[in-house]
Amino acid sequence: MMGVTIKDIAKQAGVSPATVSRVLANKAGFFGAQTAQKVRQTAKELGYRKNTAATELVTQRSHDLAVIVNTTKTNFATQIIEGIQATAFPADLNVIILYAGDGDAERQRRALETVIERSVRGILLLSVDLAPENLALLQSTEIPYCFLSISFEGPKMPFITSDDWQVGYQATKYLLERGHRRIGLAAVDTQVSITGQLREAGYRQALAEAGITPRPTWIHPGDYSYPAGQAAMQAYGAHPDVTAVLAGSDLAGIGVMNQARMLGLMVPVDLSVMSIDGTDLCDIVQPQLTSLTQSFYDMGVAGVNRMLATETPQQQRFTPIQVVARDSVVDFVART
Amino acid sequence: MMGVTIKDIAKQAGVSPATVSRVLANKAGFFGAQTAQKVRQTAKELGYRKNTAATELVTQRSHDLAVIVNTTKTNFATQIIEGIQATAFPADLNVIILYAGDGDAERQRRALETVIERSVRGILLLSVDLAPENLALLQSTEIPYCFLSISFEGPKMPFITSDDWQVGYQATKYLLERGHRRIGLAAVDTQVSITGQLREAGYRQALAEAGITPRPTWIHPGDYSYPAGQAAMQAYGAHPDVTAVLAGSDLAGIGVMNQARMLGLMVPVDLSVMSIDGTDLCDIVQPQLTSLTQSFYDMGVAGVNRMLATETPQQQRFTPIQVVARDSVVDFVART
DNA sequence: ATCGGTTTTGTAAGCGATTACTAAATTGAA
DNA sequence: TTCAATTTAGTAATCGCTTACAAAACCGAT
Repeated sequence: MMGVTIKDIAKQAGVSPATVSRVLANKAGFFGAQTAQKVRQTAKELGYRKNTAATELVTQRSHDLAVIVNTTKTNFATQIIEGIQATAFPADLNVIILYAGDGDAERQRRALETVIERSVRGILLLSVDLAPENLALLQSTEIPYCFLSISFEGPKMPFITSDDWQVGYQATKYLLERGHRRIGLAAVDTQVSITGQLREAGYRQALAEAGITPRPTWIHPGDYSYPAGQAAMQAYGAHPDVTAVLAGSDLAGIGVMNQARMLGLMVPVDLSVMSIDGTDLCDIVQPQLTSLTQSFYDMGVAGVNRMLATETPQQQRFTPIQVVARDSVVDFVART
Repeated sequence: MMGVTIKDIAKQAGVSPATVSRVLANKAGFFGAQTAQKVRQTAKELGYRKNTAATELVTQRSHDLAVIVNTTKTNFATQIIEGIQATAFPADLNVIILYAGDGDAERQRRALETVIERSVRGILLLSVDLAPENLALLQSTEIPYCFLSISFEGPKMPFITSDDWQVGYQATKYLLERGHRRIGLAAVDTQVSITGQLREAGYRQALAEAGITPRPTWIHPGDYSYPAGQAAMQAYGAHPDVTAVLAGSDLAGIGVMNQARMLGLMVPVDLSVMSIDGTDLCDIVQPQLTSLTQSFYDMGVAGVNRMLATETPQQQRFTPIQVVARDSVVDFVART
């Protein structure tokens, strides 16, 4: 049952356990060349496997970086994770990913406790909206953490995300520049999440600067999902009061487009659709979705770098956004 | 820096560390009610956090189930993971997910070593094609493991997946039943992977039973990706020799459809397209993709159950497949 | 030969929990 | 009241590794 320990290697190689430990941990300058050779040799022969639990117990430090993702449904998470992987790997950090059920506080707690009790090196939370008690739990530890792709009011929470006000503002601005004046906002959570509120505020500001006051029917809040996009479009109806719709996510944008088709509307001829996110999905749907693209990969990179940094840099940081024009938005032309 | 230990609690509560351990680990029947009360109380007051490393060191057992995924790109992985989560959670197993770069043996090794050195309870590998040395590494441990959504020749490797021969056979059969006789096979890896070879064999058998011998141009191998689907369709050309195409994955199927559109072909009027997998993607594209749908969620469930089982059940198991008709396949009607 | 300095190695004390073993306290029956 | 059985609690060893400290071993220079 039990495996090979450094003592076994020590005995076999005729050295002390301390020496074995030093060689295997590569504490350069603390052992001779031929000793190292012999130790490594016997370690391999014996099929030695380090016991991480023992190491972490004594060093009080792990080489693991934990990533907690809210749900498997967020498709941009993979891009962030790729950025995380690419940055963590060379830094000799192992990335472990845990899913916390969407709004499930119990699962959040389990995921958090799992990584906290392991004393991971850092915790990155991908658009996780933590329940208050779980936030307290997270903050009660010494473990550095950073939220990704989600923002908070006030200066105390560390996060890296897009400037959501700018997201709403720039996207709306783009649609205005294309001649649209009656612009819808769909499947954005304007009720509870700060993200959604900021996006709506940016949207309203852009409209205001163009001298436009959005009618209540233009805004159909939702949870960024595909059904939310469908529902919003269903509400706009077959003769929408808007000529363009800004959707809260790519999936929501696709929901809007498909529902529009169901209603007999051609995108982009009868209705322009723009989505927020800019994931691969935009390229594979027809027509290809024009998007306000976020820098998800960069978020992952920046998140890991923050965990790596010894002194804490600025608490909050924004990653770039840009409009990527594809085929779902066209210049508005008045119908006769 | 350092945290609260059971000794601190013991001192504070006026009991021995052993008692604290028993209470906190809920070793029922080994402590009095009021003692338990007091211990739990002080543990909470002191903000105690269990040290998993210490526990695992002495118990030689972890509560973690490791899932190793080949790449972030496989979109069906999320379904499997959901099945895993749903089954592991009630069984008091924590699921940790690690990505191993697609074909990158080095990253595979890192991921494997990470979980092996932690003595996780079990390892589930999602369509990971392990390099030989890494397979040896995996097998050199006592840790139970099981491959998901990938198969192997011979009876020695434990896996749970769809019967890939049936996948090819059933899908092709379905297209034959819809009147098609010239059927393409696209973006399936018929070169190196056993999965692809089985699918092709099933495809050929179904055709053979209908008295058809596929022409070489009908089969365009690929890596199941979107570009592979595009490339295959590009090769079929604007006047394809086939009336229906079976694509290796949903993304590949979408690639086929989009490329067909580029070539001026209408799906499904000019060409029927069927994909293998049946993920959410099928429902959000236009036209909705008819698919040979796999039971990914069930694979996850079955995988966890196998890790949970004490006595090893059958090594290899197939999960159900079914044809889900949507809009991308229509009955073949000869053109005039 | 002696000495300070550098490498290299060994000894032993933990890290924080679990648990076998022992012992005290409590209980109930005779 | 006494004794055996049962609960409840304590003592101390242990898991496998790291590392402070001490001690050889080796070096050239005096």
